[in-house]
Amino acid sequence: MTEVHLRDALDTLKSTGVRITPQRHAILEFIIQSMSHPTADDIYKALESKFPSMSVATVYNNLRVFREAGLVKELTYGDSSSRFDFITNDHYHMICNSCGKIVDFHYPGLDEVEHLASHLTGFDVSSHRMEIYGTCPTCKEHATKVQ
Amino acid sequence: MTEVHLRDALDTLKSTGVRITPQRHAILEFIIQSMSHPTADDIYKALESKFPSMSVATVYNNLRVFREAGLVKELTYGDSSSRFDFITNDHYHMICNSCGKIVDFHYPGLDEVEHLASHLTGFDVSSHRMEIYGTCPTCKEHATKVQ
DNA sequence: TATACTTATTATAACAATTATAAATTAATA
DNA sequence: TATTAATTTATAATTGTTATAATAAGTATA
Repeated sequence: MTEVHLRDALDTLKSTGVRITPQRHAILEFIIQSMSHPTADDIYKALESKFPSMSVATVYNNLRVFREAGLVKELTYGDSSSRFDFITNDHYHMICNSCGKIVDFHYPGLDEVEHLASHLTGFDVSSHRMEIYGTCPTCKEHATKVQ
Repeated sequence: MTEVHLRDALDTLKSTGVRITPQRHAILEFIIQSMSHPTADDIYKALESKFPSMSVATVYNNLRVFREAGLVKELTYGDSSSRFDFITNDHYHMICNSCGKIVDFHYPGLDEVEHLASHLTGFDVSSHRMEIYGTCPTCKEHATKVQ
């Protein structure tokens, strides 16, 4: 699964004339296999041992490259730093109010909502995003135990 | 409409023991009547003439107070600074990719999606948010004219 | 292969939004 | 009025991100 995604992503990059450097390969690979919606700093720290001299700027630069190539989505929530998500198929995010964990929630896209919104506001709609907030099972259990 | 909201909001604050200072009153009033989802800086600049010595920190402090009192929602998008929205009834936001304008889109809450998400992930769901992206009528027209 | 040329990376400085701190002010209470 | 607590102000610090300039690496061409 991961390998297929990685190969596809690299193909996409190659076809748009973007050079595949070792750093880019590693960053992309990490995002795809991490499943944890990492921040730029997460990525930087994770690859520190492999690329001791890599700059934070390189991470940011390449996240932008990936975003512009349509490979990666930037998620901005209330907290300080953005998280990055490899784009596969339709899914939304569940966010735990207590520990901040982000979990994928697969659900068919809300096409009819897009249509209605377009109709009511006159926008040309291109996309939408949704986040669902709550308490994850782990935190729930913890809270019950403590009380 | 605005006056009712403001009065309700002040009541809520009073009942939670929060002092209603002139600055707080003005910030709240501005958010409610602005309809423009202002940033902290927008608010700061708008009230500059009325409170020449008010600090930016005061704006941020009170936005947090309002948020904690459940009066105001913080909206974070890709761009640099957060926008603040007075909480009334269920609505989502349409965002123009071209000019950044935010327009309300009233729609009944997606309760069934919340339920399904809860069922699939084991979360206790408390809320959700959704944004719909596209091009607003004005920018659409502009684009057609230019081309 | 040598040369120029483009692209990417690095190191570092700059920036901008937000938060923390401490002093001054205001309001509430005894 | 004196005391205490809450709020505002001014300013410094922090942090995520972007910009800049120099260096390095890769690509194409003579």
